Amino acid sequence: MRRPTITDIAERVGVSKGAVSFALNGRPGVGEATRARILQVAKEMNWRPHSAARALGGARAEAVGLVIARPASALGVEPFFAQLLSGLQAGLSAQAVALQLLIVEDAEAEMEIYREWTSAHRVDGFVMVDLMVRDPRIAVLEELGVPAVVLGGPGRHGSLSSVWADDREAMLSIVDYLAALGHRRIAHVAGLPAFRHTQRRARALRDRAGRLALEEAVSVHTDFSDSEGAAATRALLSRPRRPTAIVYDSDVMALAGLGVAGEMGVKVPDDLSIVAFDDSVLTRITHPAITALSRDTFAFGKRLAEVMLEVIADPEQRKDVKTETPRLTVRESTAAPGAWQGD
Amino acid sequence: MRRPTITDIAERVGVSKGAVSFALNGRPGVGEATRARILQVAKEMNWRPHSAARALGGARAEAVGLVIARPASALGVEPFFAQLLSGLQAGLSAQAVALQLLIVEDAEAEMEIYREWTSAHRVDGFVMVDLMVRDPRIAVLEELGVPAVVLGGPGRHGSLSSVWADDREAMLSIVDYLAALGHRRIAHVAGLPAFRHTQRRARALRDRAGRLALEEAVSVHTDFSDSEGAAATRALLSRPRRPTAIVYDSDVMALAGLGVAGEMGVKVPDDLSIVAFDDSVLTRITHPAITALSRDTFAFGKRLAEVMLEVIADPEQRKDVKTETPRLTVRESTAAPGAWQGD
DNA sequence: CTTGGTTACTAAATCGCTCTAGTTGCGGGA
DNA sequence: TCCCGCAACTAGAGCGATTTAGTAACCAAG
Repeated sequence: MRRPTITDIAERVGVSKGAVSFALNGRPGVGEATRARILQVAKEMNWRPHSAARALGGARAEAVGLVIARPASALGVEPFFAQLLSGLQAGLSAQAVALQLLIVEDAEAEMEIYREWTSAHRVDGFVMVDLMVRDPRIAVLEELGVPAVVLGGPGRHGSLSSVWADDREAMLSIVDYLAALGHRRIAHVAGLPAFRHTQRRARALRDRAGRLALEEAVSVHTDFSDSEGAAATRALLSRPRRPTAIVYDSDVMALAGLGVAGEMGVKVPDDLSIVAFDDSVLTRITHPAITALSRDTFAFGKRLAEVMLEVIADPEQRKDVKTETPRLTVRESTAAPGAWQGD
Repeated sequence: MRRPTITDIAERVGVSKGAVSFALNGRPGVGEATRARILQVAKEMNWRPHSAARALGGARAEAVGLVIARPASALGVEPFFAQLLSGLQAGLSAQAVALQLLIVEDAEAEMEIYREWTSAHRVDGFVMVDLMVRDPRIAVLEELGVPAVVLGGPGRHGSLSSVWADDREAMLSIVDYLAALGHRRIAHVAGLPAFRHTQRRARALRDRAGRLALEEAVSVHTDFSDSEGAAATRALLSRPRRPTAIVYDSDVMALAGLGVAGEMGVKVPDDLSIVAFDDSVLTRITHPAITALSRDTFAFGKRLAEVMLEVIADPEQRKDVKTETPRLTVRESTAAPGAWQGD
């Protein structure tokens, strides 16, 4: 049988569909007795609203869009991403808002989706991740006038709202800590150079290294995969004067690096200190456990969702939320460099 | 300015909306010259279809739903899940179908979403995961008459299509391998007992243990988290006659178990062999690397997507796809039990 | 020159719901 | 008694697309 519509309910109760609509949406215009009868019948007939019909009338879609421009195979291995997704989802659930997720090939396709979903009222807003240097997506979202929250900052996200943690400050705290332990040659296995946060972290390292007059401070770029992380580590450890500490932009790469060190007979933390920029089960679970920046990604995602909902509720406002700066959780993978480094 | 509609295009070109609709959908009813002019103007005006309006008319939603009844915080730590999601997404992208993802509290809420999204034509079909013993969701999906694919089998998924790998066969291969190495006391750190695949694995272990006349073969249930996995391992290793091999239902738990063994001074693989039922970066990356069942979860997700699309295209058919049985990838965490076990 | 068939197009109904602009009935104040 | 105001409800337009029935123009065959 066809799914029941408000017209069916109206007929059955013997009122107009307007009355049914009022009753079902809890707004004035019907008497208490009638309202009760309508609700009763709606329940009996197993009626559910047709969101497309509502959307046509200009109502909320009760969904937010998340479009990610990465090869789909890269999504799965990132605990950070998975955690973020969970948090986001959890925050949205509070208001029964769904998450419309789509993975596309490149930024071009991503922007096309922004246009399509906006004109179709398919979502009420967008969450934008992987903020890039001179990001063209910003202008598109601004032009569409759709609520949007950017993950990343500070600044460089135009008139859009954003939620971010202080990457620079975090990197500085790592470098300071390592320098205090006595490290003078620090390497940084970074992510894609096009990403703004990658840039910011590399810059922070360089800046502080200069101030502290460190002997060496290089950033090596990778695609965030465990294999490139391993390769980069192998290259770094093969240098004649190898670094005594390596900072990894993700937990997966840190783990891969730890593996390579073991393979090459480099002892952690005696010969090499390892720090991960992301914390997750992975860093806690291994031996030696990896010193990492803890940043409660789940809570971060949740905060992102909250800001998204606020911006949807009042599109005029523009939020710029700085979340707690991640703090270093020291575990077993860091120590003062061995004596042999001295010469 | 308001987003352009086909009416705007019709006015500008000087034809009726009907003609515009025909032209934009590439169907007969307009001449070539007119069609070209309409397409040209639509492009100029930056027109995009309004999917809600189409949905009202009964068209496809170009989206499939995935509703997961787990606390959102549990989603992020499962490489299996993340990988599956990636594969699913990749498969759907082929036909530009989006994935509508929602995490809910329990199966009750999940079924309510099935009803809502179906009557709202919000999705063209559902992917159902975490098949349970006497699963009530099957009946709901059948009753709604909506295309659906169940992850899990064989059997017990009513008239719905399904995609599955042979869990039983896989577990048997693990037990056989361990028994061949000489293990006589094997433990199984399993997932939630309500899940059908957990049951099937535990049963397979018991069956084979009986056939091989093993001394011990227990299954301990957990919630899949690393902490419960660690706790279960601790308990097992504290027994007077502890198991010489432990099979974990997930890679995260295997990793946690490896950590506990280290903590307790139990050497892997000398004193204890460890096998993970899921493979991922985690098992490859650690030292010792963990012997695991490799099952290309990404490809599995992709296959799931393909079947979903086929069932949507022709709702009459019912598919029951068995994917390749996962094969054991032997790494460093398994070996013959030490001599001391003999007595 | 009519008839039949085809092509190119228009007008309007339709999908399910919301919301505005009435309409009706009733009680109370002048 | 008359009218006003209010609550309860109805009628119907509108959202953006699809789709069907209908029409006008044209050509070819009889």
